[in-house]
Amino acid sequence: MATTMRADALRNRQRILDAARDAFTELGEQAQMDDIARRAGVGVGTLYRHFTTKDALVGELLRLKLSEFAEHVRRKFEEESDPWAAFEGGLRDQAGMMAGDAAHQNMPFAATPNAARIAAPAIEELRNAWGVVIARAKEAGVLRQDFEVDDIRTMMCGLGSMMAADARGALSYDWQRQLDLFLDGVRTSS
Amino acid sequence: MATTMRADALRNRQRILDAARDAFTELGEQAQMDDIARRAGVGVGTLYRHFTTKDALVGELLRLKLSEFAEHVRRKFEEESDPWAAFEGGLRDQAGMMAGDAAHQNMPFAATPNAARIAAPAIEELRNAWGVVIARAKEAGVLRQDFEVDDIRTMMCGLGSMMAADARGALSYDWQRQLDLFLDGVRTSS
Amino acid sequence: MATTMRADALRNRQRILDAARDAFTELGEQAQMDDIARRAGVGVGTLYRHFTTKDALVGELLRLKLSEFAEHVRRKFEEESDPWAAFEGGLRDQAGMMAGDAAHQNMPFAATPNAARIAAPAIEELRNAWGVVIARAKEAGVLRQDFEVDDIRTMMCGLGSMMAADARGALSYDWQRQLDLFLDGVRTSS
Amino acid sequence: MATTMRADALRNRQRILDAARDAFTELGEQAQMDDIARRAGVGVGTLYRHFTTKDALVGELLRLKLSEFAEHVRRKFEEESDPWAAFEGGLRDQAGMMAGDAAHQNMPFAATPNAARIAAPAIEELRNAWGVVIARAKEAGVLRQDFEVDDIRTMMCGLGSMMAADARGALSYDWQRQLDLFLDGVRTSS
DNA sequence: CATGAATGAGGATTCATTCAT
DNA sequence: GATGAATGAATCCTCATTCAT
Repeated sequence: MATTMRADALRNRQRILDAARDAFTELGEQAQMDDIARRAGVGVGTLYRHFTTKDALVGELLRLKLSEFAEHVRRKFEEESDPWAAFEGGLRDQAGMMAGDAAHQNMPFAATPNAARIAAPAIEELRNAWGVVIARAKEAGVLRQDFEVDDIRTMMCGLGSMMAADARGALSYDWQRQLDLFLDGVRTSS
Repeated sequence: MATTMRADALRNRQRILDAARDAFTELGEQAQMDDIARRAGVGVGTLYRHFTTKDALVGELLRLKLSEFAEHVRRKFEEESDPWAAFEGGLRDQAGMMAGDAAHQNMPFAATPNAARIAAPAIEELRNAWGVVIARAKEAGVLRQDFEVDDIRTMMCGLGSMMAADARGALSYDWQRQLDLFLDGVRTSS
Repeated sequence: MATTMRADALRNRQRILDAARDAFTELGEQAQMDDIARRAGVGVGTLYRHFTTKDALVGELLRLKLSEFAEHVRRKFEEESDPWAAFEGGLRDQAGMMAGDAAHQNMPFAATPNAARIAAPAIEELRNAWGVVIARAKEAGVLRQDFEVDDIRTMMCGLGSMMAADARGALSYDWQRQLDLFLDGVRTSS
Repeated sequence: MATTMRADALRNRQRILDAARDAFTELGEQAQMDDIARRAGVGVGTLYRHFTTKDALVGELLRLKLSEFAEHVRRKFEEESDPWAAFEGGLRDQAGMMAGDAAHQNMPFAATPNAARIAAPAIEELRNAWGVVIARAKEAGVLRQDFEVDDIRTMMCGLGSMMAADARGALSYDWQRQLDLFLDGVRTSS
């Protein structure tokens, strides 16, 4: 019964998140709260009931996406027994997912301190997931011994901006090739 | 008389550009036109006489910076006879210069089409300068044969976003290390 | 069955009134309907079932408080045989009660016409109660012959505003002293 | 020349202050910035150029009015040699001025801490002006020896609320009579 | 009847740009 | 030409009230 109510609210929440993703993709970080509400088919008030702040909305969007990333990385680790394949595949998959989500590409910029705080747990979750993959790859001797989890985070920051800039159309940036070079730079010939 | 005026105007123009660089560096992209005018010691009206739009000002700033980059690369090519040293050094120098210029860091994705148009000639100039350095490095066999000028442009886009994100303070990004990895990825053991 | 419901409804009504009093006391006039509902442990809908408007709620609060005041005055008249003591004591008691009730302090000028209408009967009740006290004091020759019931109402308006302003904290207002001066101004040396 | 510009800006500033006074008088503290700007015949931006905040505008309004009050009190002191007449007359004049300025009547309520800070110097100025009048009246033995400057401020707070409430029309309050009673309470039969 | 999610008209404030002096 | 005052569309957020469940 309470579940029914919840269902409605949940549907709206989902709609808002979807709309926000779309809006940020199309309009960049200047997407307005009113826009998002309109796209979601709800009033601004509803939007603010679910997310107290624009910050909070952005933060939640990040949190969800990063958590999704972590889940993928963990699965990759389990399903792919080859250490390097898991590492490379995970990275390529994650980049591929980012490529389809402009909202997330701008994360490091759109994210205010507050949004960052909200997304923080998911960032940790993702770091942990990668930590396992990286450890195995190092042990197998296929990854630089000095490689660190944050190298991935940093690379992703760069890839995201390339994707975003590319999408803007003014100039074209080949992020896929950049990723190839990165992989070449960190792989160790066993 | 006209000469006197022009001299005056030129001095103002220079002041404005300097002020704008400072303002963008300190305040990021939210530096306001009023801020810039105040720092330059002129009225906003004067600022708008020189640059019809904020866009135009940003574009000009980029153009100048990129041209400066090109000049550095050309000099490096001449002064540094070691092919790899010229390549690596040029890249590190350029990144270092970017690190101190917030306006430029955001260029590839913050810049509007209009600003990009203004900066376009300098982009070409820079590409050409790098073309020479790259060609020599390839000939010397110290750089991957498939390396292209645009690989630099793309990497710079990424580095810039790392610097900008790092400056925001929410999360820290180690762009220097990222550059190291990149260099390892493209160098060829002669 | 209907009785059970009514009992329930009555209990809710009471809870709401109590909660509203608390909320207005703590938060001043900016207490929100949601605040009140939460404190009362009911949904906003329920709140609106009992009081069609925020106005109406405020009005009812005033009505109750004024009625309470009237009751006190009547009791004072009966219990305190000294004419001046009843007058002075009644006034001081009433002021003391107001001091603890922010909602009531703002009544005379914050209250909308609608709230005033609702509270009107209690205002009359209070006027009547004071009428008796005043008449006896005049007869005893301890109160100015030209004193009128409305002088109390007016003074209370002033005292309320002093209390409210004092609570705001920007400046401090000593309403107790003001009341002393008032009493000195209306007392007659028998 | 610069004076000419100034003249224009000053005229706007004055218009804004006048409009604000009117707006606050008609609509109470909820008068909106847009309203005020429209009444003044300027854009909101202009309004904000002159007063950084609604607070600041209210504060300035208070400061001006209080300063005007102080000037009157000082003049009264000089022109009226009779100690009691200067005291009583000053009080009645000041109340009369308040009666014509609803914006000021609500001062203690509309004034946020910030506005209070802005008006603070004028409050002091007014206190000083009254201090002189009061001292002379006490010396002359026509005013209670324990009378204090703040007694006036407090009384004025009350009077203002009476005027405001009266103007609202819901109930009528006779502030003039209240002032009479106050004067009777503080006068000493020499 | 109760609930609390949804609504949306405001309301204060910002800032690129224009224009009178 | 220079100045900086004026402009006002745009933007985030609030809160009394309504309505689906």
